[in-house]
Amino acid sequence: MAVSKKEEFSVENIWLADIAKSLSHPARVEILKILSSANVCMCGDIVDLLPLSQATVSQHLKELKRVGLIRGEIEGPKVCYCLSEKTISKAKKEFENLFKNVCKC
Amino acid sequence: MAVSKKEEFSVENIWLADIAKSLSHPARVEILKILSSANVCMCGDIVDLLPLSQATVSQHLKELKRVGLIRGEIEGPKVCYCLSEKTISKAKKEFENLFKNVCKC
DNA sequence: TTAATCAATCGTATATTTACGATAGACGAT
DNA sequence: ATCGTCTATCGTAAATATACGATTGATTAA
Repeated sequence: MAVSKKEEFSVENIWLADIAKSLSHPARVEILKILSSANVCMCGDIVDLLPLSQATVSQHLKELKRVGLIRGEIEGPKVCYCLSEKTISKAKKEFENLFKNVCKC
Repeated sequence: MAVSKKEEFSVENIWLADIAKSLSHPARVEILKILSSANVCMCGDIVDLLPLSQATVSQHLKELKRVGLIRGEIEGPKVCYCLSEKTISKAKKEFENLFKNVCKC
């Protein structure tokens, strides 16, 4: 049991659920907010701003990269992370659509 | 190990991550879409529309209720589920805010 | 070359999620 | 009262997620 049935849903719903999953930990929400507002993008700086170990932060960054919400570019010995505009705007649109209507019952 | 550190983040980020978690399964995204678009709200009808057992659907409905995205009202022997306008609109606002800016690097 | 720094990955322990059969409880109809 | 219907919950197995120390690999500086 516990064989996943996620693949039996539509690609749109699978995609949106996957984006939601990548946002389902406060550390990852925080990382997105850091990248969108602060002048911070270096991996090490992000680690310093979170109450988590380097290994754990790296794992969270990997999850955000997996779904394409962020990209990482190597800059010498460091890595600079950026929000990926394309995925962000698609996510924005899809969430807007999800929350568009409220039912009439 | 694996002691959760979620509580060390801000209440706003914890809240948004929790909403995202409740949307992190395609069945739950689908349930929201069913409730917002179709003339369907009875629990049994939702079960019929999903490729999951009654027990599993009930569990997914419980998760959506937990975060307040839906409410369930008993109607005789059945239960009618509705989107909860208040939570939906707060979620909408918070996601909009999260996706507002794209960084400048 | 050697040393230092930075970030990804490995290994691993624990916690949580997902899925469903079985059961229980609530209600309406007979 | 009994039966059938509907939904929540229990119990449980398997899969995933979370967290971190230790290690690896890559790059810069000396």
